[in-house]
Amino acid sequence: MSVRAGLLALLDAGPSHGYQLKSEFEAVTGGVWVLNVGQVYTTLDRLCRDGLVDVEIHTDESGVDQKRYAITAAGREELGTWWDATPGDEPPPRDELQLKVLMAISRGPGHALGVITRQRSALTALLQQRRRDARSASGDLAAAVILDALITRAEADLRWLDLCEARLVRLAESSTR
Amino acid sequence: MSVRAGLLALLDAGPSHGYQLKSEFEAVTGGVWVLNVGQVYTTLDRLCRDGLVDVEIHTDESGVDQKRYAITAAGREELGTWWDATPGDEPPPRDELQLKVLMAISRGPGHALGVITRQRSALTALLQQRRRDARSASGDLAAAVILDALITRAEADLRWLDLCEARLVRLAESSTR
DNA sequence: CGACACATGTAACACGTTACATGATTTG
DNA sequence: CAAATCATGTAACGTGTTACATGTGTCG
Repeated sequence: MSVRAGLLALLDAGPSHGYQLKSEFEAVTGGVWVLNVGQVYTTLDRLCRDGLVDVEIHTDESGVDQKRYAITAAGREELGTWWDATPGDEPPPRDELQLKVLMAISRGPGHALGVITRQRSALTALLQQRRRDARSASGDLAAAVILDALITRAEADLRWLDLCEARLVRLAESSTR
Repeated sequence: MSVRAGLLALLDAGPSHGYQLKSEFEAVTGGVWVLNVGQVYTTLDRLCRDGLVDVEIHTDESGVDQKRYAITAAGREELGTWWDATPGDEPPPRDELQLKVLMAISRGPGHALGVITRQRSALTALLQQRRRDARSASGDLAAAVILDALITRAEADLRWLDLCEARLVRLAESSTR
């Protein structure tokens, strides 16, 4: 629902056309979430189909046809429920790293420790890269904010990997003794 | 790809059938990620189609037909690349909370502060709930591990919301002065 | 002129998800 | 016996994603 909701949110600031929406989406997300233009059009079609958005052909001065998409009342209502929605109502989204570690644990502690070690070193590298990115992106608010998010998450995931390892080690010790 | 990879990982421990796989998936993920049985069968079909899994009709003692799915060599190879895959190769998955805050910021700091406040209070409640869940799930390793993950993430998200707020406040101050 | 950004779209496919239908077996 | 659990599956739909086709305008 992310693309859908994102486009709806952008359209709430005023009518726009497909290509523009793609650029705005990428600008707002600090260039981190790239969008294939095609997807903007397919998603806009679906929003029209659902009555959340209206299309209007807007012939500009030079006689070129451009489609302008505008949010409808129904669209504004759905957007409102999106703003207000909070996690906790639904099961947390499945996460690749979490799933991988859980599956590894079910395969046996040995396998799990290997996976944890590898993921940790990759995550550490990624974290450093993102800290560098953050330093060079301090001018752009959107980029700074999303990089904050990615960094905070990566730090949390690293802490979690440590916790998992500790749990596994403790388990191994208690079963050996 | 989560369900697909998860089933493949479970099948790597030995052949099994659909219903069993559903139960195992839920057990391994501490009951946090519920799976509709139907999806197991559709996903297994697709794994067969792609040659990663073989089906074999296994007639048990009482004459009841059961299908047993087994991972193939190709399946083991794909699973291997899954274990080794790390983030950083791909753009981070789009996250609902992150997107919401970014979109809110693009709508204006006022709107963003409201969204942040509301999400923070919901997240705080969710975090407390999960800490309670964690205390009562200490016996089940899988549940304990996934709850660790959800708790660590929630804490990180809360910190991030604070960071966002601080950035917005700083921005407002510097523009007023 | 050629490359590049702007601009619109379609067809095809992937995965996730649910609702529904069907039947056997087990258990209170 | 009735309800729950075990067990298998299909049809339909939703979103995300890409590859491709097409055309205009602009700038070096």
